[in-house]
Amino acid sequence: MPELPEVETTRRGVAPVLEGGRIAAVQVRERRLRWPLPPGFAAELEGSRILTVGRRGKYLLIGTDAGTLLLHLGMSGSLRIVTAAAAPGPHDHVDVLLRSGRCARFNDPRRFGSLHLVHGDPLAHPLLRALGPEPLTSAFDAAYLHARTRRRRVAVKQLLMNSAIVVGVGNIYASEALFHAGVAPGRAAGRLSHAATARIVAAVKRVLRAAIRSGGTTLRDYVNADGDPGYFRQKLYVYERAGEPCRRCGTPIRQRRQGQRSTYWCPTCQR
DNA sequence: AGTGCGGCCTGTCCGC
DNA sequence: TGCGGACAGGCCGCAC
Repeated sequence: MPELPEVETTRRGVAPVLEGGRIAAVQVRERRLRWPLPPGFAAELEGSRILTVGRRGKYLLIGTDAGTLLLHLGMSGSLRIVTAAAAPGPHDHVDVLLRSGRCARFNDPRRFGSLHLVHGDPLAHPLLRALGPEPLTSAFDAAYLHARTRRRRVAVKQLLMNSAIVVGVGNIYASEALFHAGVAPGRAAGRLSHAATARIVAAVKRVLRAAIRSGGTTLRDYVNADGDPGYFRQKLYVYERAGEPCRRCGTPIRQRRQGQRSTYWCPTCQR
């Protein structure tokens, strides 16, 4: 996905348009998302007022007086603000049309994204209930990460991508954060020193904040609410740089498969 | 309980 | 030019 910086960038872009708006209609062109949209999904939302646009991990939480719309962008999704009259293109699966004439348009080529309408406390929903802390809060600190890594044999990079440990960190930012922390991605989580976990926590926060400032990373599909790409790709140190010189020491960046995902690291800067 | 893997989709790229 | 296979930002659900 869209990892946390891309979702947060989207949230910031759509919130000023959606908050306070009244939903005139919801148009569903493709129900077969990660979880099929149930019949009546659109009708339940029509006529309701949007109150808030929040985020939990990589989920957008669009709070309305008819319930909370949970939106996940999956691997390839985006949520754009367009005018209601704008002609839909390929993979424009769902439109939320406002009485103002604006429209929030969900596009997702791979359809790994999802939408749920949740009644009651959205944080109690099964998809959100077991999520770990937000990385940009004080709940994610060295003591926490060190405690959660004990007796874990899994590689630290896979642990960082586990949303029960910390939310919002995907394949790009896990690799980038470990570079900045100076920790090799294959290190067993349970053997990390307290100092190493402290460096990892600081690096995760730093990388995510910097990526948000750049509007996220666009590899191919991701665009923000205005349809613009993110610019953090230029600031990546290791991701998708296999064979290219490390920007710090010049050693060629290495790549390998780890848990069926590509991992990138500098064998000199990361131990 | 922790770990590893299959599967969900479309699109692109690479080698033959 | 066509075709098969690998791969791509995620993550649930299952077997062990």
